[in-house]
Amino acid sequence: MYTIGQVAKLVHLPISTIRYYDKEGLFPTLERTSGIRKFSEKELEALRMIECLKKSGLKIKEIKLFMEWCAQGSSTYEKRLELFLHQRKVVEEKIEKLEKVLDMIQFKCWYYEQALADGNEDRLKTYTETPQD
Amino acid sequence: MYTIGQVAKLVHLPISTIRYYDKEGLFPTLERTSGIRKFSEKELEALRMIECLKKSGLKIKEIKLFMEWCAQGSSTYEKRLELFLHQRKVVEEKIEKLEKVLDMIQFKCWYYEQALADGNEDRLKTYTETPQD
DNA sequence: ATAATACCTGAACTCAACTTTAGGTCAATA
DNA sequence: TATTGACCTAAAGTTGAGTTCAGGTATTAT
Repeated sequence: MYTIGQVAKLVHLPISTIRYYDKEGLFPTLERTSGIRKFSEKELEALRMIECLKKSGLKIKEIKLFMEWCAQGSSTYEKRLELFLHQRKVVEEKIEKLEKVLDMIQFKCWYYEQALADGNEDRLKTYTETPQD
Repeated sequence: MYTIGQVAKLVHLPISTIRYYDKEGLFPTLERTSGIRKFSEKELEALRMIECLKKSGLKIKEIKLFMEWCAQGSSTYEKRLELFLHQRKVVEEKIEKLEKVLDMIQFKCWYYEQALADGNEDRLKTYTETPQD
């Protein structure tokens, strides 16, 4: 069992953020003793999932739903599976988009290396100009 | 030359967003005739770069700086190159992180497929439990 | 002539995800 | 005994990126 301060150090998050997550309902089974939160392995695991799901693009409210499904037991396995199947697609698409962004950035790196060497963009502009006539 | 409405359709953005970008200084050389914005190829190109730079993680204010450098000419090639070299790293790291997220999600897909087949997580829990004793 | 469009502005509003503030409890230490 | 430190709350504030609103102009269609 951990206090909020210990958890904050373990997961490298500000205490205020963990309290905020709790207020938003991200730890539906969190226990307290005389007002003080008592975090278990379960909540640490939840915090790891929260980071992952956030990066995958889910909003806090959507993560809350997932955490509630987890608390509801085996009746929600299907929903949870569907969520992950969906997020898999989302993340795959995110990566694809970022790879296109990276291509564009690579090109710009090359472009400005040339521009810097040439002292101008005259030669380069022929690559990017809109086709005429 | 295009009006704001034409540009909105071309780049699939709401007019309000394009006005907002203009207010934030993202088109430093945009021209107007009697108050009405006149967009050229230059601004269309800028809008494409904005999308790319946004996805790479830059804030509007940072993009504004870049657009100003572009307007300043050859004296800023080095700054621009440094920006892209930096963003290249940022995007590469973003992709790496998303790949880890994807791994986690793949595992969860497998996990819930098993849980669904088993009807419980009893067998699975042995994979995720914290080492004891 | 009037009404529908497409443009314009400044200011207020929204949303998500936090963070900060102000005030309070409780246990241990100087 | 008093103050320090770790916890608590509710409520207000912040940031970023827009969106919406209320009101105005100018041109075109009925």
